[in-house]
Amino acid sequence: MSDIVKDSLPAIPETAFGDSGAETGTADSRAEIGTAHKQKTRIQITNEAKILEAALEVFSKDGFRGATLDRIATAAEMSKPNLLYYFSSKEDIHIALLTKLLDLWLAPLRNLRADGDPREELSLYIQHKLQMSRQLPRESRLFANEVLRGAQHIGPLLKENLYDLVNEKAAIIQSWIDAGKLAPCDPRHVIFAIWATTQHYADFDVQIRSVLRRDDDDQSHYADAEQFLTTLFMGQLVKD
Amino acid sequence: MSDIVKDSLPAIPETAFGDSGAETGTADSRAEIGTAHKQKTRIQITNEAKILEAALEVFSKDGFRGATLDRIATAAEMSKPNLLYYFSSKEDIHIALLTKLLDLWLAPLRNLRADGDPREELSLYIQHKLQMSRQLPRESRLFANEVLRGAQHIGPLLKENLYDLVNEKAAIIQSWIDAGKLAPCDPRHVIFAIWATTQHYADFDVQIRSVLRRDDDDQSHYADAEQFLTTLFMGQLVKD
DNA sequence: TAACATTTTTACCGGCTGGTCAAATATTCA
DNA sequence: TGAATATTTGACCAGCCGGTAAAAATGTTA
Repeated sequence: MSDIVKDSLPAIPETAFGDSGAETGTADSRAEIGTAHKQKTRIQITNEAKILEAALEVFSKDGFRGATLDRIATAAEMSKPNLLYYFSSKEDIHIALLTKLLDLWLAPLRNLRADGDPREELSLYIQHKLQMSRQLPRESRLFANEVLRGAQHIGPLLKENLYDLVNEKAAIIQSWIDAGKLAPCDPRHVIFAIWATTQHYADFDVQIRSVLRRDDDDQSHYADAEQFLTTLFMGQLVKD
Repeated sequence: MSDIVKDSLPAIPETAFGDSGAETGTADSRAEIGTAHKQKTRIQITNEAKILEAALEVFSKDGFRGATLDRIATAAEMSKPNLLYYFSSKEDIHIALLTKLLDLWLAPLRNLRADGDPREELSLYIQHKLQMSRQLPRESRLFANEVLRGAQHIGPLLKENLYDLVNEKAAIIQSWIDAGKLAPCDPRHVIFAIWATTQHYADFDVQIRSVLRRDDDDQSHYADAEQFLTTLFMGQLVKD
């Protein structure tokens, strides 16, 4: 494993919860009702974090429809009605979770710099995304589940935030193409390909482990993946 | 679109059902009980096909847990008990469907020839896989859903059939590496990368359409995808 | 057509699901 | 402390879920 490179990447937080930030979406949690934002209680903060952590665990495993409030409540170590005291519905939890994690999920792409070297920027992006697949597989599967189902809960977010971000960064890649540093192509497909290849290692984990005969806690193939993907995207796979 | 290339690829059947072949799995359908294989009735054949087609539609949209027997029955234009006359349980339908489609799904990889030119063989594989994403997105999402959930119903198939096939084809790629035609790497990651990038266009369809602002029936981006992926895997993306 | 096998339907069931309600308990703060 | 507020709980519900049983209807074949 390339620890040197790993250290050079932005740190990925162990838990994405516990930070501030208001809920969004269709239904506000009880504490958010009213026009004025009331100060959150200590208990509120910790319990909402516990619920979102539990929801991440359950939703990422079973998908939205497969998940049950009972299981989330059990995982959060509280009763179901108590859970519904903090979030008004199952949908509400799911939307809050996705919304809160979307920024974290898109952070690597945000780091793509126009003034950097194309090779270095793309390599860093791949490494960062791969690191997230390894360290945050639940988040990856959460989004995979949601998008597979047609993005019924974050459709608007995709059409606004994601659209803007991708096209902003695609412009950077386009400038590299214009400078003759990349082959002419729709730069958005470059981004798609990096998403696909890196997230694949989290989303299709079981399949990969079946083919590679890797135990559940064995992550040694990530080093191979990083080297291979770098080679692939740097145009050094096929030789003349 | 490259119709020339498309025509050169093996035809993909409109419907994968209606062919012969016994069910496998834990629970046999009613008609399969007993040691001797009874001849299937006309009605049996058509109804089982209708059920599997309906199940593909529903399972690929909602996943296993999100799908309901009522919805499958409605889609198959029959009553729920009638449906359960042909398949003994929801699980039974799901397993029968996955088992029956697995061969179709792996066909492109089976076509990889050792005696072909690496560039040509890989290009063909990418094109064939991409064509399947475009024409059989439901099948793609069916498998994506199943693997995301930990492959609880086709775990054994992955550890046997898929393992064997991938490693057999990986040996071919390895021979190309040994011949100096490809950069040294674990050839199984080459296969993973092709799976990931091509299936991404079916599994993350909504996301892609959000970013590209494509209507539901607009598939024009597949041409771009094919050209880009070919460029990528042929090592012509990044220039010196 | 009569005897038989196959297919379909109607009625039903227990368990789980998301969610409600009111009462009980814990916490905060004047 | 005590009143006000925030939190937790247990009891409950209507609707949906996968699945069953048995009879009715349909098809097959001698």
